[in-house]
Amino acid sequence: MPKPTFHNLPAAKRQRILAAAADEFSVHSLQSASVNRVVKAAGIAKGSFYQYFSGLDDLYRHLVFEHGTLLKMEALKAAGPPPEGGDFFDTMTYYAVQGLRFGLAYPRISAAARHLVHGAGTPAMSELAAELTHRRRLGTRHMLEQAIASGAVRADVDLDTAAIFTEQCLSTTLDAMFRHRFGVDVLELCSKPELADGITDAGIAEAVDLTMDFLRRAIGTGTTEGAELDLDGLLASVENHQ
Amino acid sequence: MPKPTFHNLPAAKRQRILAAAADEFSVHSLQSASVNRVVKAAGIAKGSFYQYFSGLDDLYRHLVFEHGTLLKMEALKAAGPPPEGGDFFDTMTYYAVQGLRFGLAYPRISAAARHLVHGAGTPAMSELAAELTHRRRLGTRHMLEQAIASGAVRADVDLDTAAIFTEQCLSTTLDAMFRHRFGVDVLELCSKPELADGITDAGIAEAVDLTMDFLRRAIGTGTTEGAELDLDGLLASVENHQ
DNA sequence: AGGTCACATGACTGGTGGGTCACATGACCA
DNA sequence: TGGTCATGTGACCCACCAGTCATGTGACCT
Repeated sequence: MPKPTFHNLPAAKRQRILAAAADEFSVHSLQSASVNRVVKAAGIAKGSFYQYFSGLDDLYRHLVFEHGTLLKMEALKAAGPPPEGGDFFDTMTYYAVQGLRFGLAYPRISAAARHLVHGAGTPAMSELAAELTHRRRLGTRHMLEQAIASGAVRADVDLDTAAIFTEQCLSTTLDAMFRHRFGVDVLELCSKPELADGITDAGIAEAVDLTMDFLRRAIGTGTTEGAELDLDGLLASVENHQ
Repeated sequence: MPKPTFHNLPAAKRQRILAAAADEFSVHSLQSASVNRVVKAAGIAKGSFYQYFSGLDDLYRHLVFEHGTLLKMEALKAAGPPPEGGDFFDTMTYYAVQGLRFGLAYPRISAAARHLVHGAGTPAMSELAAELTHRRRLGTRHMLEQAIASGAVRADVDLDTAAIFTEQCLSTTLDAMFRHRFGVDVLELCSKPELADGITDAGIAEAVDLTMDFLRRAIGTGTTEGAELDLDGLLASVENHQ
């Protein structure tokens, strides 16, 4: 974690440093990032850097986990709660849209966070990433259990597989959809923000809906969509597995 | 591409260099890899390295694209053709299993190739990655079109979305399944090959089947699995969209 | 024997990296 | 005024890096 000195800094200077960090980590992984470049971009002396952070991993951790999650929580709060009365898939659709919007609003932080998903770098980072994955998995499982209880998700799914599948839909699959439909990568948005102009809310909603439709069909009971289907099959499978 | 000098080398020496490259690139991205480490591990002089390759990207390209794809094609040939008479999903299941097996057999090359999926490093590499993605997309689309014609895949899917979805199932989703079910990452297999001992063919088949079942439900017609379902719905949707 | 050619070698150059530390600055207090 | 303390600073040290090049080596041909 950053040293107290960093938190005592005037807000403008803190922001300058965070911006420089976002610039650096959106392009470079933890392994190939450079303190020299960061301090140069932030306009501070190298000695100062080490008075704020113990090293680059400290800065990365702060940027992505503390600053980044704070921003994301703010964005979620500003966007309001998930739609009332919606089922599991409506809630997931909501989070997917918010996730993409956040990526558009903060492309560099999103790009920086992406390094974690891939190769984390130091062992400490790997551990952190593993713990995050674990906690998210628990959350997804919990939502799935509720969704099964409410009849939105099939009762005979393998819970862990369904959780993994759901998470993949919300992250990498949606990323790939985004790349394909808009022809732009989050990383490119960092250097060419004008590329975001062609991306409308309607376009985002369409990409998310197409993806979520597949998720719905994969793990859903089909009671809300395609209601002409498998009520009998559903009942049978529920009885078989309980 | 490697210079002719490299191809003239005795096979043992070439293998030593490729092994060193695999070691390096399984742990480091193109940006943080080091020629010095590679030549040290390979037991050659630095000057020699530059007589074989124009630089690290040249070596990476050769390792992953030429050497790696050759190995994979050999492995596929050795495994025999996809099952006769199977539908689209059976074929995909086959390729998924072969992909996981290859990852177990050549973890370092697989780990090295993974850097491409994420951030490719140099612009030239990004371009190459984009072209590979494009070509694979075309292949997946083609298979999907055939699968739609044969009735295995719904006729009303969005073709591109279905292709993206299928590819994701075969790559990142299966990776996540693998990690979860076996508790091991491909990267860990590089340094601790004994971890692969607990991974059986049956385990792999189960992980793949669970994943492919979701894919089948997401984009399939349901004619082979769960035959009690939606024939009427299928006919209706086919008529609606053609 | 002499000559040519492909390949091998590692010292060297110019550059960048991370991290430290002796010193500077300036706010605040006694 | 003098002293203290938090913070700022960049020159400095050592390690590492990429890429080059003058020199070596040995096979093969004439």
